[in-house]
Parts: sequence; structure tokens; C-alpha cells
Amino acid sequence: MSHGNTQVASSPRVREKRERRRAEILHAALRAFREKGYHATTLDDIAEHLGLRKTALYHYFPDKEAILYECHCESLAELDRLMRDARKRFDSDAERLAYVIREHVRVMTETLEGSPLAFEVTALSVERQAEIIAARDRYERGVRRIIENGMKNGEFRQVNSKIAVFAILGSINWIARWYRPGGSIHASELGSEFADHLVGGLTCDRRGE
Amino acid sequence: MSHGNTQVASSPRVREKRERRRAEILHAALRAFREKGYHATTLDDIAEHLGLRKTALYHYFPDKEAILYECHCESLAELDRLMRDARKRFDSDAERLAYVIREHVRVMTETLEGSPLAFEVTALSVERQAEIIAARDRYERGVRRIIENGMKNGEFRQVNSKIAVFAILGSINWIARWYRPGGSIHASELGSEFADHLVGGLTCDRRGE
DNA sequence: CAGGAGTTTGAACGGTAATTCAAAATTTGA
DNA sequence: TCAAATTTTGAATTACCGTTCAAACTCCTG
Repeated sequence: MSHGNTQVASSPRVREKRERRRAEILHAALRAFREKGYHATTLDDIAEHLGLRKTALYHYFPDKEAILYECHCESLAELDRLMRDARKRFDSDAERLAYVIREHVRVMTETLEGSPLAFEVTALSVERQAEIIAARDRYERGVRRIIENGMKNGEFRQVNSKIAVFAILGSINWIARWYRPGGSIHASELGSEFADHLVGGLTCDRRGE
Repeated sequence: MSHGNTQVASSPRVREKRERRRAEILHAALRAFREKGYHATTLDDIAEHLGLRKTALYHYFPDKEAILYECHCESLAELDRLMRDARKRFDSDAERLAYVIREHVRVMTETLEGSPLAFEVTALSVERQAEIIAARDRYERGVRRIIENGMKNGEFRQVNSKIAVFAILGSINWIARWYRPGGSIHASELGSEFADHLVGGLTCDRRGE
């Protein structure tokens, strides 16, 4: 009736408040994980940002790993949504890919201020690791499908699509390592430049080839 | 006269052996850091790979941080050498950039099996951190200079060169996260594909713009 | 093969950080 | 305002891991 993530019957008001706190904790954790990495982040670090003691966190999450897990889940849900949008909204694969890149960058910089998609999956338990990796692979396959489709219909030149996906997602994931909100580089510019650069490297329009 | 990294007078044969052991340790550490990250790697992990107990490591390095530091130093020395070569050997900036990318990928995959340039600089002491970051910045400026030069002489289109550098180095650094020697992707192919993709995204040859 | 330099080890120490828990503080709803 | 539910806390527990050190071992050299 009190601990961990077990959800019990309670008034809507209380539930709501609890949800808000959970979100706050997740947010603080996200920021800390991005800045110092999972292992170097202590529960005190996270709690301090909220004016709490670390033991209070146990009221909302069963353990540290669970916090990381939920960070991953949230990020992956964003990416999933974004990929579905890309399929719906565009016909051209180049446009589709550019949209995915721009939006993924936006998720990294704004929504989640640095997605821990980027971070230590290995810190999770084997089962959770498998789940997260499966979701990440699904997203990667989505990007790959766009590239392969674009190669078929002549929008893109012939490349190793697996490697192209790694190049694109590597650029984006690495953002978590250097991006700081309020720095000299603006999020939207970052997204467009990345899209131009990374889609441009695939488009099929030059001299011979 | 026995501990840490203090070098004392001793026979050449002994020194040589000691050097070899140091290199072995560095190699094992590099692999472990790449796979699990610095904080999640214990000295036992590193020692085990060599059939040693963790305490033996203290004969070669004063502490864990020193091992990480030397990993960084080795990587950065490679990159420095590579950048000088690029300047000497080529006239075209596109070729220069392609060379840097290919060679950096090679360093990541072969020479050092995953450069910890990619890893937790924050784990180092402030002084060492400053030193490593300075060296890393020097390398980044080298890449940026190639791009800016290429923009001036018309080889590349107009981009935000800072962002372009982040895209390129992000792709490459991220390799450490997924590359496993002996996997389905070969190192040399990886280098060429990355070079094509990332240089291609900058070249100035399409329709309007 | 003897002696010493060089290397490795096991045991022990100390600090840090995750986790547990019962009690205190706060908030909720009537 | 009061009692019950919920949240937060401080103290205590535990486990892990980097580090120290003296003793044991190995290897080189004369």
C-alpha cells in the first residue's frame, strides 16, 4: 500500500499528483544521466534537483534501474510515434528521412533534453535490456526501410543501408554528449543542418554514378 | 622503487617486458571500457582478461583513472598523426576529409578496437580533463578547417561548419557503441561508406543551390 | 645455484552509494 | 478540525570496489 511502483486505488487527485512527481523525477534523472552517465549519477544527484532526499525516490520507483528503464521507454515511445508520422505525412523517401532526422534531433534536444536511448543499455537487467534493444531495433529497421525504399525508386544512390543507418543515428545519438540547452547552437538549426547533411549524402544526383 | 608508473633504471630486457605488460593492460582496459563504460568496468574485469588479480595492475599504473588517461592519450596521438598526414598528402579538401574519416574509422575499429575518445572524459581529474579536451578540440578544429576551406574554394556548399563537424565525428564516435570485431560489417567497408556518405552530404554539386 | 630485482598475490581497509525501514511530517477528504 | 492516507525523512544495513601493504613467488643475472 505504499512502496515502489505498485499502483493502488486512490483518489484521482492523489494519483495525479503522484504522476506529476514521477514525471519530475524522470526528468531530473534524464538530465543527470545525460550529463554524467548512469553509473556516475547517484540517487542523491537526482533527488537534490527536486529538493528531496534520495529515499523519497523509493516511493515512486522500486530501484535505480527502474528509473533508467522508464527513461528509455519514454524516449522509444517518442521515436515510435515520430516514425509513424513520417510514413503517413510524406511520399518522397528523402522528405521522410529528413523529417525523421529533424524530429529525432528535436526529441534529443527539446522534449527529453537528451535521450538516454543513447545511454548504457547494459545497465539494465537482461529482460529489460532485451525489450529495449528490440524496440530500438524496430526503430532502426524503420529508418533502414526508408533508405532501401529510396534506393529502389531512385531517390537514393546504392549504399549499404545498414551502415547508412548507423551513420545517421550515430550523429544524432552523439548529440547527447555535447549539446547543452542555451549554447551557441540552436536546436532547430541543428535539426535542419543534420537533415541536409545526412540526407544529402544519400541522394542520387551527381555526375556519373 | 617498485610501485606505480615511476620509471627506474633497470635492464633493457626487463623494461621491455614491463612495457609489453602495460600495453596488454591498456588493451584489455580499452576493450572493457568500450563494452561497459568506465564506471561499470572494475579493475577485476580488466585483470581477469589477463589472468591476473586486480592488485597486480597497481604495479603498472598508480590508479584506475591513470589507465583511462593513457587510453585517451594513445587515441589522440593517433588522430593527431592522421590529421597531419591528411594535410600533407592531398590537395582537394573533399579528398582530405574523406581520408580523415576513413582513417579515423580505422583507428576506431582496428588499431584501438574502439577509441575511448568516445568515453567519459568527465571521469578524469580536472587537469587531465582539460588536457584531453584541449587535444580533442585541436582535432575538431582540424576537421573544421578542412570544411571551411572547402567551402571557400567551392568544393563544399555553405553549411554551419561546427554542426557539420559534430555530425561527422558523432557518426564515427558512435561506432564504439555497436561495432564488434568479427561482425557482419567489415572495417574497411565501414570507412569507405562513412566517407562517401558524410563527404557527399557536403559536396556542392546539385541542382540549384 | 644464490641472491636480488621485479612481479603477483591475498587479506584487509575505507569510502561510497544503493537499499530498507520505522517513525515523523504533510496532505487529503469528510 | 480530525483521522486516515500519503509522502518524506534519517538512521542503519549491506554490498561493492578502489586502494594499500606486507608477504610469497618468479625470473633474471652473475
